Amino acid sequence: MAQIKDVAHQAGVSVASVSRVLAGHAGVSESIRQRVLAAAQALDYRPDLAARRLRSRRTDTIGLIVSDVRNPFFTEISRAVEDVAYQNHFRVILCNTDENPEKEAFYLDLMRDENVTGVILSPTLALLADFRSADYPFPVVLVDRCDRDTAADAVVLDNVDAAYRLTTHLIENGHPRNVLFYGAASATGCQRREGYMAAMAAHGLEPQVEAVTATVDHARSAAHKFFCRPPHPEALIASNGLILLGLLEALREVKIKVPEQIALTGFDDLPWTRLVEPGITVIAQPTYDIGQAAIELLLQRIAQPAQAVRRVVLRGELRERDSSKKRNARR
Amino acid sequence: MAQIKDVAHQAGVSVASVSRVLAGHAGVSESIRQRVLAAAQALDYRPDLAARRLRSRRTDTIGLIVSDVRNPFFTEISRAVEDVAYQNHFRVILCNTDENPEKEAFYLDLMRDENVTGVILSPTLALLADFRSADYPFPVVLVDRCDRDTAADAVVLDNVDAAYRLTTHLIENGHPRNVLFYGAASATGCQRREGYMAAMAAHGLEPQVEAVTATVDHARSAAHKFFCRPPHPEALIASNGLILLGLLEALREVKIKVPEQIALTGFDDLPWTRLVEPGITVIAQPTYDIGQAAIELLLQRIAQPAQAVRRVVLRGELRERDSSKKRNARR
DNA sequence: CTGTTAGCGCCTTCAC
DNA sequence: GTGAAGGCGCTAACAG
Repeated sequence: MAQIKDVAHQAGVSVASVSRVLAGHAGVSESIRQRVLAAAQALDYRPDLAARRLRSRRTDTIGLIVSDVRNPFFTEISRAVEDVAYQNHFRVILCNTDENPEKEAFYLDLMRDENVTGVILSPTLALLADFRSADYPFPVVLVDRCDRDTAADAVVLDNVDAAYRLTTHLIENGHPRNVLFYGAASATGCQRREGYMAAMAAHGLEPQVEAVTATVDHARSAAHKFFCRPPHPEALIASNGLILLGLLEALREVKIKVPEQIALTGFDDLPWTRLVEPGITVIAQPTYDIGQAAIELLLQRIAQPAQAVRRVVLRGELRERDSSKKRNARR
Repeated sequence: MAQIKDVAHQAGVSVASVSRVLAGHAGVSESIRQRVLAAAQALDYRPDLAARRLRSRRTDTIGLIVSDVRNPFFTEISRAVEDVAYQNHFRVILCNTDENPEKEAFYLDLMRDENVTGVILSPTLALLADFRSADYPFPVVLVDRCDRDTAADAVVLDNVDAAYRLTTHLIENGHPRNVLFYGAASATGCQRREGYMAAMAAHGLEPQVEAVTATVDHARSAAHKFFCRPPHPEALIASNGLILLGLLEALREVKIKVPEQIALTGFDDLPWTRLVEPGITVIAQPTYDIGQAAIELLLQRIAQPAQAVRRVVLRGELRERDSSKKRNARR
């Protein structure tokens, strides 16, 4: 493995000049520049990143901490972050917390040990409660989850509003007695609950919510139990794609028909939501955009550490399908 | 940020002793060990990984190179690899090639620059053609894709056999005129094609295959075109989950009914395959297991660089559902 | 504009 | 059993 002094020797210059040329610093004569480039190429020189990182005190590494990449929402975020990061010569370290604050703390410690340049984080509810970027030795951009008053860069959906619109859509389509199944362990779930409550209140309706763990299995079994004690509501809302899937599976198990007996709606426009019969009405999140916005925000913050805290709010889009078809009031 | 000399000073010992204690080396007096541990704790000392990596020449980092994490198959692999890697104090760098040999080469170069401890790779067809682990400065474990004669550790499904079983299932259920849509850009797709051909030949039937790019969009439009020129076959097989989804979307577009007019089957037991009506018959891959086996194989190889090349073959499981329901010969 | 040199923080011989 | 000292390969002052 050739190293910098070999290149210097081959080009007949000092290591400093090699370093300068390779770092793209201005103020090097064209003649030296050419000789260094030629020598580096001839020797197939690759700078030792460990040495560079030790000396320069920068790692060009970004941490991405989410609950679970297997959640399609985070899968897409992850892909977007990686695309943009690599384009900018950064590496990405991906970590899954499973909504477990201990794992989260472990990975945040790891980020410190790695001396990462920045972190994109989807925090647990516990961590978000009194989260401040300033508590960390690296810039942090929150993604998907953020409170109104959180002092940190963030990229989120307009959760309250989107849930309000989705709930209103149900009400206007003749489903006033509806129930929200929401992921109580995340800020996002809570905000969607808020939007739901507001929409119900605006129409003078009685809200009903079921807090669940945001996994397919838990949502399914919670819904299964729920349907064992009638009366059944006229419509369901799921606060994310995993819960939505769990609800649908439960409805199939107990043989309640959508949309004849119950309407079904939720968040996340996953492929299957338009393949099942009937298609499911959802709020589509611009997931790739969210991830892209997050990494871009982080790169800006890295370049300008002192810039004002920013929040990017993206709008969810209501996609009406047959699972919430209009209906006259029953009973 | 406290460093090793601070700990040494605080403990009243030399940096060498601190290093020894923290590395868990034997032959340090209990008294020093205690003082060092106390000092490290008191100062919240974290070893600088960049310095350690430069000095030790090991990065404890693993590269994971796949075509696209958004393919649920690779999402799950990724999660498995990360779980096991972190448990063993390794980091993971994830890269997406999009089946593009140039990106693949770029990321493999990056792995070299990063001086990774090992790589888990799902190679493009082009790279696999004459792939040899020995050509790389780090151990490589192939995942999902591998030829019969490839000289490299690998973890794969029993592709030929699984396709054979799936095809036979169709034939025995009264669907002799079936067509395979396969991802021609991957070894996996080609091997599943092989199993398909073998099963058709064994029954004296005429095979028919359509090579597609393994994305939902391309599979959909290819299938759409396909259905514009009758006669239609009695059954379809998709060589992976993305293609399967594309086929189903196309069938919906042209209003061909499953299973009445055509049977539909494929690989990958994704959540939606049992939610659509009818449920889709598939070969389920033990995806998490595949990822887990790959990282474990890599860790073994790292520990024992000279051990014999290993191949782990996992069995796909046929899950029969209504999309391939038994039928009497038509016409 | 170019070269010399002093570390970045740690591990690991080597003496004691 | 313990400490002193020399690098790992590179970058960034500082001279010239």
